[in-house]
Amino acid sequence: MAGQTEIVLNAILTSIDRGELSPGEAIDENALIAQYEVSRTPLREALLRLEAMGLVTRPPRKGAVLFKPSFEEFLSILEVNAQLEGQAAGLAARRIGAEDGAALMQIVEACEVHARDKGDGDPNGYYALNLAFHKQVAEAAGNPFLLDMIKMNGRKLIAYYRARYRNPGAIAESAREHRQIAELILAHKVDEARALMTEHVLFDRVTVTDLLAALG
Amino acid sequence: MAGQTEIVLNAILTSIDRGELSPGEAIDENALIAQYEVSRTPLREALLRLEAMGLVTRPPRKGAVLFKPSFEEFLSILEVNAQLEGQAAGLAARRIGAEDGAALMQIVEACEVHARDKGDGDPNGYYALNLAFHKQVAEAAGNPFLLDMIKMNGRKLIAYYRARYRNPGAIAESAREHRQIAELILAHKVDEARALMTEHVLFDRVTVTDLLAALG
DNA sequence: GTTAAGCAAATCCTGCAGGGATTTCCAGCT
DNA sequence: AGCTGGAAATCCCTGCAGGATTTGCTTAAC
Repeated sequence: MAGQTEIVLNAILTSIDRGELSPGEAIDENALIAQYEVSRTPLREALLRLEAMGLVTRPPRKGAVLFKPSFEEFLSILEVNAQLEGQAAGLAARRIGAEDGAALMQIVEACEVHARDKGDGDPNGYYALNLAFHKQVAEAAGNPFLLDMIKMNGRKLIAYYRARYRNPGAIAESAREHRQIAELILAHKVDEARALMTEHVLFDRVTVTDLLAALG
Repeated sequence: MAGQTEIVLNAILTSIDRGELSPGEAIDENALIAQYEVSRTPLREALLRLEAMGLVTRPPRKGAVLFKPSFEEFLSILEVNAQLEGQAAGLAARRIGAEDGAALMQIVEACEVHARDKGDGDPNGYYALNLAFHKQVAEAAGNPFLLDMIKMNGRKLIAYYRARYRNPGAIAESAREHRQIAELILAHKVDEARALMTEHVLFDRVTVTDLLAALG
């Protein structure tokens, strides 16, 4: 289990999740080799796996860079991701039980507290709560495969989702929508939960353009 | 482009697509090494990529075997896949143009001809048409990312979808539904196209049990 | 005498390292 | 502007080491 490949792989994945790597950023192979004291082979394998996941692109003779979507790619991924998140919310509305429901409401309240106490400050802190909310919904859907897909696709856009919360008012609106979605789920309103979640995750084209420009 | 890794990778992928490999079947590494005259590294990399795609599992010290879903995994993947196919049909109903529409109807008619002329015979021949139908719908959706996901997920269940057409009457019913879906798409009836496609792809639990048992 | 169990040894699998070769890109020169 | 030479990156190969599984032999018990 302590394979060299997985050490590097997990290191890169958590770097992505923490926002320490930005789209288009080059991955310094030699630095990673030195840092984790691994050879080129496991590093190469880790990068190949990341490429297979679509998180890394490897332009010929240019080294590995973090996946950075074009405008069309962004819209394509977003369209699918919104659908999957919506499906998760719909399934959660069918299947959620008492424990998952309680956990979900707890996260919703934490979101609200954060929005009330800190306003637009600490967007990264709020983003962690946001991730927890979506993860909890996906888990309540009771479909581990769906959970994986959402996690993988989410990683491709994570930097942009994160950047979104730097917009004034975005945190408060997100927290409001989280509560609405959670209440629909707990009320077992399948279609409404799905629709609202889809809308919640979707950006309009203008916002996409803004985000792409911001992370230039 | 003529990388050794990709040669092996594509060979395995087309073997899967052609139904020459069945779920749970072991992949003989040495045979592939001998067959394609490659070394262990490119083969290993090809298998790692297949594993990252979820098409291959590699139990410790057991070699590589083709992914074989448990009952729950099957249902999970199917649930997501049906959703994605439905989304593709819905998007196609929004976006389809003249050429894609003509191509789609041509495939639909080919399906009907096959069903009329050969009945329940030549299920593999019909399955190729079925693949073409779904591919055409996914392309008409105008979302290349969605197309990729459908293709990838479809591969995980391809052996089971293929086996389904060995049931008497399945081909005729499939051809009928293809026409209905195509007509809804051409009529731009988004929600109905999506709903019917989702239903078309879904199996009920009994069928799933049958298929899993059939492919032992 | 036969069978089963336990231990030891060997073989096979797998992951890692580092080197060699080929291809590509860039720069300098004609 | 085109060509040639060099440098660098990537891809592939093969050797090695660690570990697990299997096999075979021995011994003991029934």
